[in-house]
Amino acid sequence: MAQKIKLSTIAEALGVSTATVSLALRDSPLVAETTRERVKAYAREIGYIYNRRAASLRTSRSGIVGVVVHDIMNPFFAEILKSIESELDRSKQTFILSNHYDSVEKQRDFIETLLQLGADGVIMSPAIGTPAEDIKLAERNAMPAVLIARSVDGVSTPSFRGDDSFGTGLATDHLIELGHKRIAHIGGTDQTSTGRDRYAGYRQAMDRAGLKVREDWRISGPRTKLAGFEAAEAFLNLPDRPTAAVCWNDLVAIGLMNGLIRSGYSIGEDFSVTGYDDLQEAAIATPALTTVWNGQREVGRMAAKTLVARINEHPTVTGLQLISPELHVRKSTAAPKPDR
Amino acid sequence: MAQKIKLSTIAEALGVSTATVSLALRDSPLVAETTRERVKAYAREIGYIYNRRAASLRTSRSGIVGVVVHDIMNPFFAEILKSIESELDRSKQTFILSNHYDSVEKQRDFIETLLQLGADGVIMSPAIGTPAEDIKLAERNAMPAVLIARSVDGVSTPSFRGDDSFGTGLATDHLIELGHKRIAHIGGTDQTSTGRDRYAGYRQAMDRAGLKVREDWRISGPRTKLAGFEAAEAFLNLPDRPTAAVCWNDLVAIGLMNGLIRSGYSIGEDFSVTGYDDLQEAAIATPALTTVWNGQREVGRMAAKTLVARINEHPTVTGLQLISPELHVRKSTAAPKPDR
DNA sequence: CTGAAAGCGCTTACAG
DNA sequence: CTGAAAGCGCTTACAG
Repeated sequence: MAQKIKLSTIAEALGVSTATVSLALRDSPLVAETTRERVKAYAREIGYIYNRRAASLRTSRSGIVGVVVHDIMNPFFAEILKSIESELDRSKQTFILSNHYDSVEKQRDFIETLLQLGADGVIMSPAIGTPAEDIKLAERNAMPAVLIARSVDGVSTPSFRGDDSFGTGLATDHLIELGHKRIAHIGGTDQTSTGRDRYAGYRQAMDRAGLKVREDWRISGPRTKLAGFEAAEAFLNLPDRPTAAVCWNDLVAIGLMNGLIRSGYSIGEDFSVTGYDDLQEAAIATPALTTVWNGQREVGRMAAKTLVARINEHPTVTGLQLISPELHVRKSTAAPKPDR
Repeated sequence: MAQKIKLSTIAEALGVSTATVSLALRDSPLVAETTRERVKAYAREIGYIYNRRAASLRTSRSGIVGVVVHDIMNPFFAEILKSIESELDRSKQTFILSNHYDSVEKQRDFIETLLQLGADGVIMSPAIGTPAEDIKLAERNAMPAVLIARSVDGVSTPSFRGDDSFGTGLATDHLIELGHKRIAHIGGTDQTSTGRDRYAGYRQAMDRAGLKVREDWRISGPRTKLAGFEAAEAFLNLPDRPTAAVCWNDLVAIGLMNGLIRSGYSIGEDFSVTGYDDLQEAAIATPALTTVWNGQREVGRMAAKTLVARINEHPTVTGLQLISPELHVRKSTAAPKPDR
């Protein structure tokens, strides 16, 4: 490696000051156009690389935004990330991604790392059990936060997510209208706000229709395709076997459908299944999945926009912002068999 | 926000020098244990945050590693990333992720960003058409690189991937042994080394068995579930309709199976389908997918280990390192119908 | 075992 | 329109 090239290398070669070089490279109108072009051309020629650490030490702006989610392998988050990415690209922010796998510990480490790197802000889907204090830690150190998909009690941080209880109600109502009376609820737990909201939406819809909500028709836990697949057996062994299942998300629904098909059942005919999120995959599953669109695109876009606004100290909304979900009816739901 | 807390804040409060504080915080044995403890306790108490930008400016080590892949939403990369993540965690490196979506331009921007941030190294699955020069740019600026999944001609950078032509041969041989004679090849292009290798493995296996390789039995392109789903129609319209399909990867295979099932066919019975990668999903697909294990875990682990070694200037392997794939037979393949 | 001082590579008032 | 100088917050020889 040759000698390190820095601002002063250019300054000396061109017989100007580093201040001029610095301004020229950033297209400052304070520098004469000819000088500016000369500097930029020479910088390009010798392969100058801007040292952001040095600049950021000086300006205390890093151009880095952190994003923490449960698991980027989850297509639900992946779809949100994509829209965050395209929004942040626009404002030239680099983003650092991390999974917390629902470990508050791991999440705190990441926040600490972002603080050390001088990140300008953070978008997070908080881990189960995140204390308000952890969010405040970021904000207190001049790193504004925005929450997605889940909320945290005790903070007024802007927070974007779908209206889960309403959405699950939509799916449940749909099954009830088709004539189902015994409807199970599969996946999720009471440990997250989302889990509580979705189950509440299901309960309320059942109540409204005067149908019995049975605790033993709830199979808690599954949130992945594999877990949904494995839940098929438990579902088939449920007392007074239900004719339909409201699933926590599309992954669980697709896994469950695969498991039921393996056991020789036909979805739509023998059982009806609904998902949640409307992932790209829902439409091409076999059978095509009836599900609730959860506005991933919107959530990502609005979260990123809001964070950028907060970073630039523009006023923004605060607190919970609900996106209204929509039911997308496909082939995985139908009227129950008449003989039951 | 209160006054910014820095090393000197602690030094003044405790009546020691910043040098001592700096050493104490990093557990240097040069500092007396009592002093060390006193410093650390006080730093914790007042909520001191280590400024990595300042440290890194001084030491020219950032603790950042970049990872660029085509698309993290692709479960194949997601599985590799997971193993990179757990390996990097061990050496306390923060990693920054970026998708290049096969844009050489976007990839170059990211390398430039990493250079500006003073990243210690980069792991990349190079975009289609990546010139050797782009890899050299990183290395010339003291940022060692390691390649995964794809290679780039003209560089000796360590490069980890599965033996694609051998693996595709395995899948093709399996179909031939089952008695298939008309076998299509679906997905991928000649623009990547992987694409060329996989198609070559298929060709060679067909040749060895004395079977005809027909260009019109190759459906190029699809690499996603959706594309595989859409390719079902093209497959069904192939001249002298094949009885089996060797697919580019599991996503294409699963999509294709869904498409064929939608058209009323039964996989295993009417057509045999093989995948590639052995994603977690392959085992729970319906029917369970016969596929080729591609060692994602291994690739990620070895790539990360090698990069860390290079960063620490330890000697490492160079050039292409092939991981040997294995055939996993499941339910999506069977003997062709006797009447054909 | 501890301290004083220089320097990493930028940007930002300030002066001219 | 341009330059000289200070300073962002660390770490690292060097001296004691």
